[in-house]
Amino acid sequence: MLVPAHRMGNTELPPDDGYTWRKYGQKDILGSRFPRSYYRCTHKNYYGCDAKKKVQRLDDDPFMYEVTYCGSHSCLTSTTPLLNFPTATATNSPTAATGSGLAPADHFMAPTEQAAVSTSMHLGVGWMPASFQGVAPAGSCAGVGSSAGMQTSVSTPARDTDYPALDLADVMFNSGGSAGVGMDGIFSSHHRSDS
DNA sequence: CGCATTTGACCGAC
DNA sequence: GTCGGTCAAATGCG
Repeated sequence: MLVPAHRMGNTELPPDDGYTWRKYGQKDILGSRFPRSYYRCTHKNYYGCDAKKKVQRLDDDPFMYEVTYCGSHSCLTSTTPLLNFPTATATNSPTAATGSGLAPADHFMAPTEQAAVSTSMHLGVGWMPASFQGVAPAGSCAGVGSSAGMQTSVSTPARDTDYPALDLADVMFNSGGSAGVGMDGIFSSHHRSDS
């Protein structure tokens, strides 16, 4: 999935998804001008949490980060509400990340997340991962697909200010004005599956 | 003092 | 042989 960077202050930092990630590696990727960062759950619940994520800044849009989530999570820092849209697993490219035919981890972590979703919506936030689904590279997880497939977890950076989905549009403007291209293909179908 | 981040090296897969 | 991914040790910061 793709996530816009904060255009305010630090566009260098990838947004927080409500979890704490510990960077365990960084690599320069062929085809990208920016290095890719590998994060893993900070608490990892005694190695129980296989949640991992790769953050790669798009060479086309330095204001956009490509975040690939892998595995499940068990460590919610509860700093920021969580938005889970398992639809990605069964909506767009189910075979891409899952490949073998893993069960879509939808009810896998329902209760806690649902509450979080309510909170997120209550806060008036929430991005539409549906727009990002199409751009998720998938098939990048090493050997994690055994417990959980790929999940597109979207959180809201509702911490600095109160910019909901508007932030996205705002970033679009920024990126569009700066780069002028890149998200073109990303947001080719820039229509909220909700509205 | 503890934890997180950083950088390099190592390993595996293609 | 190359690329991607992960681990491990060291350093810096909190």
